[in-house]
Amino acid sequence: MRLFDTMSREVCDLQPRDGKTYRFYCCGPTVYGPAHIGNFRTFVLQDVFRRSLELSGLPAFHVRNLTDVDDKTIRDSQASGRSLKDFTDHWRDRFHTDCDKLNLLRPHLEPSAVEHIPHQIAMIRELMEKGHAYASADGSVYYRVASFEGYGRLSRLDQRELREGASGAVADDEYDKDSVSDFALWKARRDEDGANWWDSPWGQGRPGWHLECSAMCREYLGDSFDLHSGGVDLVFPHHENEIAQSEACSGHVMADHWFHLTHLLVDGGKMSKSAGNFYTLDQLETAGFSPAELRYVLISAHYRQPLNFVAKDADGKETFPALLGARQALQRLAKFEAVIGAKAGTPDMPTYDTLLAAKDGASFQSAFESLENDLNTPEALGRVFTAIKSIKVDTLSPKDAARERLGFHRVVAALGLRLPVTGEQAAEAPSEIQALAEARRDAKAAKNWAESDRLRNEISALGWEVKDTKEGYELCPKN
RNA sequence: GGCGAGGUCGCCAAGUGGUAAGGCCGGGCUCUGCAAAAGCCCUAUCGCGGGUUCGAUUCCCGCCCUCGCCUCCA
Repeated sequence: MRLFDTMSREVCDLQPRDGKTYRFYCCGPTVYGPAHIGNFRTFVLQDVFRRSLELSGLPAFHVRNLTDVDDKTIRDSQASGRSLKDFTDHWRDRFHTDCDKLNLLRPHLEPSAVEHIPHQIAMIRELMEKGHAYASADGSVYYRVASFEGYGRLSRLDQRELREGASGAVADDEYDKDSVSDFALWKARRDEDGANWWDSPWGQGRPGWHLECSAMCREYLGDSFDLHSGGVDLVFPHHENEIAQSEACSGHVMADHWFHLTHLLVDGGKMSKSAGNFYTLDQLETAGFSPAELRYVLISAHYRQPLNFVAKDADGKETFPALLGARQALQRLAKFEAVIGAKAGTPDMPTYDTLLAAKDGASFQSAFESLENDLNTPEALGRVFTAIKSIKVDTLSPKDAARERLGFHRVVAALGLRLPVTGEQAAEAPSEIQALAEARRDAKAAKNWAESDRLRNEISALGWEVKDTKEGYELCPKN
């Protein structure tokens, strides 16, 4: 498996430090509201990454944190009149529900920031002892950026001039720092924090955001691990600060590889509530789309490429052409499965564990290799369709069909696509609809075309579509 | 202003120093009572201007445009 590394700016081979298991950390969500589809682009691609690793034969150990104590969770929990725990538990559960729908494998560990405050305090103490941090008069503690020689390597800070306040967000909660670059490790208690404060050697307060990841990485992955991942926006300052904290403490390289995901664009621009282009999984489901369709759209572009999620058509109407296209593409995949499955004569879908043991990609080997080569999901999809087109199922022996089918499922599993059910597998139509369909078949057999067309219209009016097939007919709910 | 990413068919999106995968949409054909389904087929010279080269969309230079980040946003 090869992947682009933000630190070296090169595509590198991935080698586990311990020679056995690839151990990596992903910055998880801040649980103060529903995650949006941009967040899920990141999590879905990280999931494809993990699946590709595992299916290529390298076991993974995946840690992804939950940020459940920070300015926003504290502010919004107070506003809703709930305790921080009640509030973040609720949004954590919602996140899990969305992840399950999107077919994301659960991380092996999902540590919560608020449950690791002692670890964070210990780390602050160590940073102070080593001269990398200082307490201010009000009881906050800051990291002295000037004390860490390597600061800025990841984001190439040495080559840039930071324009103060260029992001438009002037921090209102920074107290007295020695330098504008210094960042908070511990924030002194404020009145508006309510009950959300913890004791520390520097007084009551709460931990800074950057520190939680450093502390949890250290706890669960040690001083050095294989890979660290997050959205591009985290390169600076979040990951830069994590490196400064962790490496100043341990004296070792924090992560061998940095994996960053480019942002999703919606209708050509950044998603924002004010622009009305802010979408959650829930909203898309309400609009009639499946999580699998969203997932397909999210993997349809390379992870280092901006992906434009088209929601509105040329007239500005919210028709989600991208999701509609994904629906068709998934249908084609599902139909291939139905045909090859029938030929192979094994009705059961291969399980993920079965696929982990499968090494033979058959006609789909090159598609899988696209994933191993810097996680090229769009190329993989292209090759899957090319392979499907080239395979003449009719000419295959059941044994060869089974082999091709396994190769197909191996790639589909790496992409994490849940195929829609087709034909006979679809939900049974109500008996009255079936009766109408039977009647239509009889009318057709009698060449009573007027009656058969009338029955088709009647079925259609009831929300079902009848399609003739070689064997007879098929009923599908109309979308 | 700095740093980074990007401009490829109507839309989405790969890729390559030798004349451009795939998906959606559209069109044609076969099949079909009609339709659907299925199958087959068709549609781009790669932002603009230079340069290097036998040859560039692919390398170099300049320009235009888009997007992201620039201290707590995936």
